[in-house]
Amino acid sequence: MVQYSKKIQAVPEPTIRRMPSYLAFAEGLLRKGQQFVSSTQIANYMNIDPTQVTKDLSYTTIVGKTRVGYEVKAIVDVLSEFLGFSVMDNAFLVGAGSLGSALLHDSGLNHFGLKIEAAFDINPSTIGRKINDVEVFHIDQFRDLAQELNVIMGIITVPAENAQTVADLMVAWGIKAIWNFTPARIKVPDDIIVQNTTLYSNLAIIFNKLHQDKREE
Amino acid sequence: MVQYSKKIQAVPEPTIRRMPSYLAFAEGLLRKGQQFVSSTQIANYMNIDPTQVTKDLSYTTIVGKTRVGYEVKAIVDVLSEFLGFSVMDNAFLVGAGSLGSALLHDSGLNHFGLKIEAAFDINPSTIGRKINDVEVFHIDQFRDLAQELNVIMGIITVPAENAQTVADLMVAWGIKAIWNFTPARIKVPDDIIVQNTTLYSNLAIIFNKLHQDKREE
DNA sequence: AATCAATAAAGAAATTTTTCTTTAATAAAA
DNA sequence: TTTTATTAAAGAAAAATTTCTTTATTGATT
Ligand SMILES: NC(=O)c1ccc[n+]([C@@H]2O[C@H](COP(=O)([O-])OP(=O)(O)OC[C@H]3O[C@@H](n4cnc5c(N)ncnc54)[C@H](O)[C@@H]3O)[C@@H](O)[C@H]2O)c1
Ligand SMILES: NC(=O)c1ccc[n+]([C@@H]2O[C@H](COP(=O)([O-])OP(=O)(O)OC[C@H]3O[C@@H](n4cnc5c(N)ncnc54)[C@H](O)[C@@H]3O)[C@@H](O)[C@H]2O)c1
Repeated sequence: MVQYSKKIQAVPEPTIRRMPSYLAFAEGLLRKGQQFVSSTQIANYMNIDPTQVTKDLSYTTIVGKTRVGYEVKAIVDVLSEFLGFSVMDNAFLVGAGSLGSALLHDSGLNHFGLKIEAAFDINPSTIGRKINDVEVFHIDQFRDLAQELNVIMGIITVPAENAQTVADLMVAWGIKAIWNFTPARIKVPDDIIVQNTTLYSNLAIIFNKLHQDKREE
Repeated sequence: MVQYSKKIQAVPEPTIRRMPSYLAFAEGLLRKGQQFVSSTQIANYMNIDPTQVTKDLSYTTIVGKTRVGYEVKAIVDVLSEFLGFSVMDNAFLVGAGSLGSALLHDSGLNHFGLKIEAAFDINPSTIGRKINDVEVFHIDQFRDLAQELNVIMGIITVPAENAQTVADLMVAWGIKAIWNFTPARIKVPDDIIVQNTTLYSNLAIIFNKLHQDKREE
């Protein structure tokens, strides 16, 4: 099959997954006043191979100094830029329940470039409330607001059975990416980016390792 | 290097990550009364290749019927057993803040075999409260309770800077696995299982795809 | 009854990701 | 000043994972 779309310097997904941790580690070192950090140190913190760190960083413009390591400040600056954390993107959150509220409270999202502009729900008792300064609107107001604000991402934290309905709404209102926290898989047009974040995968991995250990005894 | 520890029929981690979604899908079909499901259907739902589904399921005892597919009931039964979701494991949660409370409210954990027996905090205003029927104790009471109840997993949802302290406690009290929701990486003995669940990795992936799209235009 | 089409299963091939190896640089120690 | 040890970087090799190919089965269609 002929591939027409030029794949521009694709960075491996595992690499991108690790990068936010490198960044967080470097930010900590910066606060402590450390000027340089070696791949060995980072690898030790992450519990991975040092060459993995070097490879990962080689996808960016960061260059290290032999026998010294990488400049901490450079890692922080380049990585936040590289990961898109240094420009603020706007999002809407639909489903201001337990998980939705937790996300609204999480300052980490703000720190890493995501601003939740507004939340939506259908439950009259939540509508009108403010959660960590973010107002909760009725879902029907979604459209009007999306036009005013430059919102590119929709966060879904409704019960799984309503995920598709909400996704359809989001697509209709012109959102470019959807962050789906429900275990349900949603169907959207090809040009919409979907990121599923399912806790239960992690649970499965823990159980698997636990039981494997048991079997080895 | 000589490898002494026998690796028994290691199931690929990506496979285990996908399995909870297969299970959830099958559970939905079961509720709707559907008796058989093909790899094509599952793959379509998951947005992956059908042979991937077949491969994944081949790690279990499930066998499909040509031209028919897999028995939905069998997928549900075998997969929940295989993933360790059908026996209840006990956990403690430390840090009953925004995220901690959300997890305490999440019935999905219960459904997939994890029972949070108790929560711990240091904030006097949360201690003594009950969140979704789970009592919040002072962290100092951790030890006494761990002995009484058969708790194998510790869930960390405190601020990142306190993650290591909490992890050390958990190890001291004999916990076997730690589910770490903070961005900090913790250091524990080799025989302790650690699962890091960091939201910001997912955020990085979304941003990367968004910006890649922008560059391709 | 014969043909067709959809599917599971197994293995091969391709791709992706990680780990290993080599080289060169350079700070620290002798 | 010379040696040693540590490190980044680049490329090769290995390992893991996904996708492709082939085969056999069997329900549905003709
Ligand atoms: N709570 C957790 O820690 C947790 C963890 C992992 C995954 N999840 C998943 O996140 C999702 C939400 O979980 P939760 O615990 O926050 O549930 P929840 O019931 O606390 O919150 C869901 C919210 O969505 C609102 N809602 C329902 N339908 C809606 C619609 N059509 N439009 C707008 N709002 C709507 C409800 O009014 C409610 O406020 C679930 O799919 C769950 O599996 C939750
Ligand atoms: N809120 C979210 O949606 C979210 C999302 C992703 C990751 N996280 C991470 O989860 C962690 C917790 O976030 P949060 O938003 O729930 O914070 P939070 O401040 O709401 O809750 C933290 C809780 O931990 C308690 N605590 C602090 N030190 C403690 C200690 N030593 N022992 C016991 N309890 C202690 C606090 O009293 C508080 O109740 C953070 O690392 C955060 O980055 C949160």
